[in-house]
Amino acid sequence: MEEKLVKEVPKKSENLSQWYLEVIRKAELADYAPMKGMMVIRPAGYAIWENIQRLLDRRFKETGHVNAYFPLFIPESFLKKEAEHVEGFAPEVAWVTKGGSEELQEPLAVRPTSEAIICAMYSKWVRSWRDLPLLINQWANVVRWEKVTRPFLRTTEFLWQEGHTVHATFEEAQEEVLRILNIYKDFIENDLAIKVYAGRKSDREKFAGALYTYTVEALMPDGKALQAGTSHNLGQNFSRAFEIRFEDKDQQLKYAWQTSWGVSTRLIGATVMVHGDDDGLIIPPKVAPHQIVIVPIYKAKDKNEVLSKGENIFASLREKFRVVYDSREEYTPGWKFAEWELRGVPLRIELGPKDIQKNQVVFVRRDTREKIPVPMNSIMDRAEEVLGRIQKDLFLRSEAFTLENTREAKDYQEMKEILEEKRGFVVAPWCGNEECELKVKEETKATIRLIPPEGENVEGKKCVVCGRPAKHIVYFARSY
RNA sequence: CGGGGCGUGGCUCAGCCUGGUUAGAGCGCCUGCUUCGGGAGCAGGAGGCCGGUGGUUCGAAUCCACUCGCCCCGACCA
Repeated sequence: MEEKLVKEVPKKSENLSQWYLEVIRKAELADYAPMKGMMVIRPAGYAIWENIQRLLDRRFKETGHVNAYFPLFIPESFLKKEAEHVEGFAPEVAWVTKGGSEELQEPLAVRPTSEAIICAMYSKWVRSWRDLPLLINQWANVVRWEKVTRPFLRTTEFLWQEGHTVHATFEEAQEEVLRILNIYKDFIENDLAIKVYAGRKSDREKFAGALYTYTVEALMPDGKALQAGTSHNLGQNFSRAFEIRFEDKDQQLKYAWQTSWGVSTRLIGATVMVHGDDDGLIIPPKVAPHQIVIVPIYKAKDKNEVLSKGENIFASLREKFRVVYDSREEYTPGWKFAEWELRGVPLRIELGPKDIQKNQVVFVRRDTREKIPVPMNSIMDRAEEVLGRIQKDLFLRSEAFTLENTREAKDYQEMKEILEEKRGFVVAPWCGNEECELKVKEETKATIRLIPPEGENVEGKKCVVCGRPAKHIVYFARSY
């Protein structure tokens, strides 16, 4: 009989929402700040973010991007320059109207996203085709005055990266948009071990001011989709609004083509939800703050031998892994097991008198609880191997779940039933009209999450809602 | 932003309806001893402007008003 080892955490399977909030608090990823919708990212949570930053930043740099930092504030008039953009963000912008006791002449928006301020600068920096492409990313915080908030998934202030690029042609911009989309997919699947679908957003769902928005969408355990990252082809919408022009090789003055793209601390929320279990977090090895915890086990007579042996193992492991040696004497082994499981450390190494006798240690996988005896002299190799397997198995589990919950619907009735009873993604043809999209939303609460690249081939297919000829095969789902 | 629920030591909650000694419990925390292969045992101890403000009252955790925050369900969004 599987016993519940973590006290006071609701079962994930029974109440995902309560489980999520409890686990985040008990594992000390975040805590509520005293202001509505705001949270403190605590060291255990921030360490995951640092790993995300490191792994993504490397990919950005490898593809020619550089980092910079733009101001937190955006003058109201700048924000208003691109009509759709301001309309899309206006309801959730926080404003600064006073500096000290002085009323400001022009209110400053606390950036909800930085297109406006960055484009204003780009208009100064771009003159010639030789200045292009301009490939800048920034790691920053943004503020959106959300009505409903939830730690990591939607908070008033959040951390993210936003890339903003400028290109000479539509084609180059489009190439960039898809390159980034692939980086996101690669990172989320390989490092966060979360299966995602990549595709384009419908016009209704696209970014305010974009020509096209591309997205990666992940499926959460309750069958709701989560937008995990977006990459926008801004076309010339912003370059026209902000006068970003360059003189091309043909001596013509042209408006530039732009992209913007981002992922946020929301990814931490997704990682928690996708991988965790009733006993707490399971953090994929590649982003885990601690990949390995060593727990020594001893009675008084064995104490010195076990502790020094553990120290040796720790010393060699730490050269290659993020490892913690929990030699605290004031807690029992059982207590430590439960504690580190709650915190999601993917691999535990147990070392006790029995093991020393056999010249071995015992590996315990966080995800499967499998116990693996490992000879002392092969700890390093086996640790690498087992962590690799955990990383892979977590992804396979996420992938299997996502595929199991991606269903084709024969007709509208079936689609409604799936969305009501099973949730998950429903794949169906769509005529491309917003009325059908809205009807689905009203009747099922599901939206078009994405139009996959292969979804453009629709010969003979009919819209699942209205029966007219389909333009796309699309993925519907309820979402966060 | 609408509807509902909830704020009492670090955590989970009791007490509130029917106002009245020093506001309780379990867990956690501190000290000591014994323990240590799945959240150890015993003994002693510390810790609370009862979310905030104002009101009613001789007297408020308890009644009233306002306010802040959290959770759930809807409308809006990474």
